Amino acid sequence: MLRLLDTATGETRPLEARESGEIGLYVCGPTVYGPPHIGHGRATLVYDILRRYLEWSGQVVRHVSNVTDIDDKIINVAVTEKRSWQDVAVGAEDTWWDAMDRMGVLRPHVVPHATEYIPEMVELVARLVEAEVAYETAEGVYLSVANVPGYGLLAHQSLDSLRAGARVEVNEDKRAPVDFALWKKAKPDEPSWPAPFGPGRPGWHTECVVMSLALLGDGFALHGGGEDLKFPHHENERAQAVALGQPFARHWIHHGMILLGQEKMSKSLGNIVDLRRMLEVHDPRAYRLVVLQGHYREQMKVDETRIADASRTLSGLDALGRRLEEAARDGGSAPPSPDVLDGFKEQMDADLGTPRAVATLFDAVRRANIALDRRETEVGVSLARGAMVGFDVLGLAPVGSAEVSDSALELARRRDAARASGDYAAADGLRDELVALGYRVEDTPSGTRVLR
RNA sequence: GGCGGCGUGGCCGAGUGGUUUAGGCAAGGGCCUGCAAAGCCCUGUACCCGGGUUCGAUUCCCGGCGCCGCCUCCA
Repeated sequence: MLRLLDTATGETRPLEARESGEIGLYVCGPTVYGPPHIGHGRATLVYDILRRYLEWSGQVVRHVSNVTDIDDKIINVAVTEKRSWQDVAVGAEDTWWDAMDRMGVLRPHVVPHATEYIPEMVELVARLVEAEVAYETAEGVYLSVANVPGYGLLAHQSLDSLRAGARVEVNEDKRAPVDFALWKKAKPDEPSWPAPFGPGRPGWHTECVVMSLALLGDGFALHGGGEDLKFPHHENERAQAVALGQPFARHWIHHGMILLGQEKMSKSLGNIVDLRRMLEVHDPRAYRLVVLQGHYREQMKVDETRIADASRTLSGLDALGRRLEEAARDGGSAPPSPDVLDGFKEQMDADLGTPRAVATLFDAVRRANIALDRRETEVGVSLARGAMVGFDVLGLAPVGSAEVSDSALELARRRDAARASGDYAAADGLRDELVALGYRVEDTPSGTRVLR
């Protein structure tokens, strides 16, 4: 049973399915106005890993992750680039899924778009106004945070200390600086939807509360997102549900930010590493491994070296994959080692302890290689299979080598013949030719192995 | 100012009151190999500083120093 640290209470406790047996997981998705960066990559990988593990553990997961397709930032890009806001959103979303596919991230079961839920959002805002926790002004509708019991739960701060630290621009329109917009009335030429309080668009915090409750129902299991969304975004989502008396997420998790050098990577600092570029340069699994090697709640330093190191690690894993195939061909039939799987589960269940889980798996890799070196085939196969099951759950299944051309296979055959006849000069020449063609050459009991 | 986190061996990064004590990468030495590759083995006296608690602290407490994040859009 997976136990997770709940950032609302600070307790580590089991993630519980509801009566239906289903675990509702809501993760804040992208605002589609530009290409994704490696921080988005980490975020989606963390929840992808969580979901894969839950499903492998036999849980039924309903993974919902939204796309914010109407927002000030989208409008700004549209204006600057003289495109329609729809065009900006659709284009950026395509780019997003393309990158996610390349990372092997499973699509969420449901991907709601903000623009598909405007009537529901209008209704929620209207209910908040009716309940007198929200008020209308010339510019929009705001939630009066002071009227929400327990505001500050996620921030772990009292309302007073939040007030003291507020650095939001002074807005004469609002009653209090901490109040936030539920509905933004449209200015001329801005996209808008009709509402009783005047045409406009929803505030960001309203989107997520409406869509999560609409798709997962009151009291859904888990809400996740980046550390930077804890406050105010998640706090404000929660505030709306609380103000309406609706049970919201029962468990919250937040993942740590990416550090480049010594500081957080963020758009406002301009130190962005484009995810697509990174995926072009490295094995897409390498970044997933980097993410797994750090704990999800910790900040994580990322640089080229780390990703390249991870690529090397993976080539060792792939090598074991090849040995396993061969051993299986030679009759190795042992099932995955239960010890390895138990160790893996134990680590994963402890607040998604992927660094230790991965360590357990690599230890099994080493032991599998030892056993195979010693020709203890069944032991080796069992350990190797155990490791592979774990890596597969984490989305790191070994990849087969790329196509090897017929001419390369011919060179390999000639090399084997040369070696058999003791003509090592010829054999080494043939190996050099293969290397020059971009292949790697390994000797195995069954002859030359050629791979890309 | 408020809140939270971090400081571990060449690098990254887990973890723990003591004993065998991650894991990955890199380096040096070795085994294997016709030579390589792949694989395996060994090596490097790791826990920011100062106090305290303790039979014993890297791990707990207190105080420093340094760094990061949130309190504004942000994964």
